[in-house]
Amino acid sequence: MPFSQSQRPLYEVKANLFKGLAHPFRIRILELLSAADEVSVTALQQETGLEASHLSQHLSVLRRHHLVVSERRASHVYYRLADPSTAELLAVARALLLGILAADSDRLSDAEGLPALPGAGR
Amino acid sequence: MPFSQSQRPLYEVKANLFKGLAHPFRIRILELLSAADEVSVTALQQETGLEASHLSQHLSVLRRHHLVVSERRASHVYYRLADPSTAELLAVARALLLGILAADSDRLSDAEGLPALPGAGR
DNA sequence: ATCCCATATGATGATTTCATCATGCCGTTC
DNA sequence: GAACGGCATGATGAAATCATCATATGGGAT
Repeated sequence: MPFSQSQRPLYEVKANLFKGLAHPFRIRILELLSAADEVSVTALQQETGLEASHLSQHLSVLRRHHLVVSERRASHVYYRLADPSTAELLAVARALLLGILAADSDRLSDAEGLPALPGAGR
Repeated sequence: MPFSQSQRPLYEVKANLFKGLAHPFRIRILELLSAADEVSVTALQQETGLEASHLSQHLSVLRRHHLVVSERRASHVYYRLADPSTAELLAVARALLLGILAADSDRLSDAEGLPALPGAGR
């Protein structure tokens, strides 16, 4: 078990957090949870198109990182963000990313005369 | 080459960003850059204690993710954050982490009667 | 009790990342 | 221009992660 987070250099714990976030499906899941505040596994499965056990594995990773919490109610399991700051983290990441992409496309159009990317907004 | 970031689902690009952050040394480097706004490779090497080529490899990862930019001036290379939002991202991550750790130690002391962690501040 | 649905866990090979070593490149100094 | 220091790149084995499959658990319905 790799998790006695306390009393380790903070930057290790932080890197570990990012490791938990470093997968497209997990980002997708967290974004769905950010938007809805409680989502059943069934709904997540439909939204993501993931096979049940694969989804469950990613949820397990998110649980191990204490990013989400689950509650069982009558044969269904519901997930929610453990901490609202997670949504904020995703938002800041998006902002950073858009900044980086914009700088990139600038550099590209400088170098190769390409037009700026059309729809960066989401 | 894994980087034609534009026109890919945003959550993939985002996961990719977190992947770039998902290593203790890289976090450490970014924190040093957040604090000083420009740091030479030599200084980074001293602060981190990393072997030159290992450090260089991590810097290369950060460059590939467009998180840092480098400039060479007279036989030394200086790095800085490519975007100030990166510092913000790290700050939000820290806040989230402290929240999670606090909740954890609560749960622990609930379960095992341990005292709350003494020095969570940094 | 038995079956079924929803979810979780375990095991396996394929892929990716890490750490180390050796080597290459670019400026500076002599 | 030869030698050196600062930094980067390439290659290799070890370790971690991903995706898929098979299997287990646990609650509700019959």
